[in-house]
Amino acid sequence: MPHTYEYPRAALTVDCVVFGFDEAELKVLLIQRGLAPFKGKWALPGGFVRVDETLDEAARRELAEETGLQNVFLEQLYTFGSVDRDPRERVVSVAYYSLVKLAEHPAAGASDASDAGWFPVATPPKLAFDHADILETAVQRLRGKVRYEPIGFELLPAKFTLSQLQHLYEAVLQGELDKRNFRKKFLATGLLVPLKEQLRTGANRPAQLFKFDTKKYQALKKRGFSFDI
Amino acid sequence: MPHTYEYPRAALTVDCVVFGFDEAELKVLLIQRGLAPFKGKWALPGGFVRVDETLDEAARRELAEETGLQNVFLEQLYTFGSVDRDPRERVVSVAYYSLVKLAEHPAAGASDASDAGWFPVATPPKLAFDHADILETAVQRLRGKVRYEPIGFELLPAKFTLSQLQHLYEAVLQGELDKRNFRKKFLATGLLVPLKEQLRTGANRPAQLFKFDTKKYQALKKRGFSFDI
DNA sequence: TTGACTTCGTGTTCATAATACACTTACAGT
DNA sequence: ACTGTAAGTGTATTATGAACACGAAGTCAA
Repeated sequence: MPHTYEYPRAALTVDCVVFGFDEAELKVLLIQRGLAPFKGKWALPGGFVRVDETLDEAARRELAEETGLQNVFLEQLYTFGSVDRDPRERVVSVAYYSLVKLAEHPAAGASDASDAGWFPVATPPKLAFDHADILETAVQRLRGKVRYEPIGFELLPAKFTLSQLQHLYEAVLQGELDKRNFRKKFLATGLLVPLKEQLRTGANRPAQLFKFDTKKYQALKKRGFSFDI
Repeated sequence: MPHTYEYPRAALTVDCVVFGFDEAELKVLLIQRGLAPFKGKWALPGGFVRVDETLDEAARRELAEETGLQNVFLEQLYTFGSVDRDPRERVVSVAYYSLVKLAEHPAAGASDASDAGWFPVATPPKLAFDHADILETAVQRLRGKVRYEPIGFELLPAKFTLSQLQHLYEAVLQGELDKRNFRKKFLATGLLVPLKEQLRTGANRPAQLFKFDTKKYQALKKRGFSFDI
């Protein structure tokens, strides 16, 4: 059933940059395109926005369809509207970025996409369309955001050690951090709850496990809370 | 000449939040709608994106057509995609915000819009569509941005006094700032160039005029420059 | 069981930046 | 020359960020 308009219209899509962290480096979830254009190339998960769904809904739907991910942190990033970013026709894409706990989502492929996989953000494969630009924009946004909002917890398991948290920050911010200062500052926020468990990882002293105090953070945020790592 | 597609498509628009500063408070430029829906209501300048122009180009074009503004600071804000934000049909709008020197643009109305005017950001009139949401989002963005990038200079005349600059920051951040500390910090950045002129404003001591050192700022920004007022 | 190895965990000092705070100066008008 | 108004200026205190080294707890192998 065709649809007709007085003026030509751009197609509208959403694309999602899904970040994960694997204890050592920051990764991004890509899918291999099953259809032309760029068939066989790696790309960000995404697809067309339906007229009866919001942009957020479209992003969540595509994420679920193409990667199986649900109930994840998802936030609008930027809208990309170069005239020639899609070789077929004019396509404007609203990009989102998402943070997921990598351990819980090893790399499930799904229907639309022939395959999916995690790639290092630092050395991604060649990407379809302008997805390299989108990825770069998302990385910059993540770097900015992680400094004043504790979104890093979305990337870690529910129980984590201070070393894991520090390694995450070092991966995102690309630099070494002083262990004592890092722990001091983070513990001072009062957002880390020490658990009665420890994590044994081999021939060394076991590490204290913590969880993130989400409720306390929500309360602090409402009062206008500043955070700076 | 009609255009037909296999699936229904949303219309795509841009809307611009244009900020100005009049020595006392922050203002926003609105136009009175000449056409339904919301005919006669105040709204943000904006309009439909053409298929052969980028989003930035569309924003600049609409700004020029509806307000006469050209060569202004303009940056993408957020994309609004609620299903019912336009009563006619599905319309997705990419919002931009702009900073202009109010003195140079007293309030020129133009073709599409029956009238244009500056309104206090704190007490705007009832706005068409979801433009109140867009305005609110833009104000929050401006507040965030002004703290770590010296974008305030886009709102001031080329020559300004430190008091004017401080009043601008006070208006944006909604709070009083200490005069000595403010001057100390800002002068310490080295981004203010004292001129050989003074500004006489009445029965009091004249104020030193400054200009902003754009080139020095660009250079500092490239090197990764942090700024915090 | 002892020694080697690895990661965890902890305090203090110093330098820098943020804050609080009050009076004099220059001008216009009467 | 007196008054009113906004501009301009310095110091002392406090809080924050940065630098820095070693003992503790565990595993493994000789």
